Amino acid sequence: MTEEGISNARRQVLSAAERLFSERGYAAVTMRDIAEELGIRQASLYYHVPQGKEQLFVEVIQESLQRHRKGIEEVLAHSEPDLASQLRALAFWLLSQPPVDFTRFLRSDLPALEKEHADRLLSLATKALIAPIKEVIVAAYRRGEIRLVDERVIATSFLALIDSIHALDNYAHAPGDVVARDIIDVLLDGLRRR
Amino acid sequence: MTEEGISNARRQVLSAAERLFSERGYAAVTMRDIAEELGIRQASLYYHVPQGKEQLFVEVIQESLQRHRKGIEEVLAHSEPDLASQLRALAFWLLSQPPVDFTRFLRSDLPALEKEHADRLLSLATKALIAPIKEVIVAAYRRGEIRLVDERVIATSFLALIDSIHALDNYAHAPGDVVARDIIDVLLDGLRRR
DNA sequence: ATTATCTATAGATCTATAGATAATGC
DNA sequence: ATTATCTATAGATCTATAGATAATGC
Repeated sequence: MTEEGISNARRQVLSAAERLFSERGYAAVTMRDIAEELGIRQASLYYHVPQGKEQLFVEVIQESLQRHRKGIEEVLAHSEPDLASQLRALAFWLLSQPPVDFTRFLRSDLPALEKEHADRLLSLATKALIAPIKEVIVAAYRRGEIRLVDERVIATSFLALIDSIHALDNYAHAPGDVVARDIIDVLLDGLRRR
Repeated sequence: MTEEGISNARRQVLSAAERLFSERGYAAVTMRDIAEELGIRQASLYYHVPQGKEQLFVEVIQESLQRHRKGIEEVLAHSEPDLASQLRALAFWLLSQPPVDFTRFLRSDLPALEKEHADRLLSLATKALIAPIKEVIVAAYRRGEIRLVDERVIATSFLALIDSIHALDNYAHAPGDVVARDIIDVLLDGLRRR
């Protein structure tokens, strides 16, 4: 064994926590909610997560961001080297995961944490999510595919758009990947008729 | 007097509540936070808002949505009748107001409320925010300005983009309206070079 | 008299800890 | 012996109510 006691039960705690945190955000989820999701008592959670709620959140987000970093690397490595394909690959990946809700993460979740935790998660989120999207944008510009834009703005916008698809999906008719394709088309060629 | 006892102090309670709710969302704001913002004791709030926290939130959001409905109507009435001008007018208005954070609103705030409240607010938000943006899109399509798109998707996307600008603004260099203009340009003409 | 605050506190909920108990794996 | 739960509960925090008190406006 290499990974030191990451028991199955602990995995399930992290997984349930991630589902709930992703859905409602840090403040709106109680330890009791997570326990109920697993069919155990609230106090029993502390066997698996002795460090408590904030640390649980930090751990869940860290894992999630690691997964995103790898997943994004992966799908980009297998996609065609043009912006349209790469954005579609990014959207495909992001839609396969629990919503990030980056705006809420920045504005609601992070401010509720201890500063060091907030700083570390923000930095990780930037590395795992914003940076790779930026790179895709910058590379496309260097290839002459697109005009000059602020890559940070576009990267953040792209994330926000995917999150809105996630939110839409609960109410919408069309499946997420179809909507994503349409939005990427708009992003690339614009709404204007020509 | 017509409006029946909407005292100045009560106004300030609603205003402080709106600031905080807009910033952190329903669950992350306590009555104590709101009171502290006003320099009074938590219990004193209940003189102005005897119906409690949920009702306060509902009232704040209702007022905010009313204001949006009127404000949007206003700015659209004074803008040129082309999509670019109208989207810029919408962005200008939305950036002048506290962030809506529509995704968080749908996914975190509404589920915490009693069903009737959630239903009413969702319906109001649709009327006040989504519907007018949809109309602008549909009108532009009818004028032949843009190609055929799902107006609901575009409307929700546009809101998400503005919210991301709001979130960006805390970290960014460029002021919101400049970013908005750039994003609208992308929305209209796309990233692609041509 | 009305308006706007205050203190004190009940009651609910939430995080977290302590210690008991059952099940599992040698 | 270790692992994973449980009950019970302390202590903090939160919403909300009751009743006292001060300031303001007739």
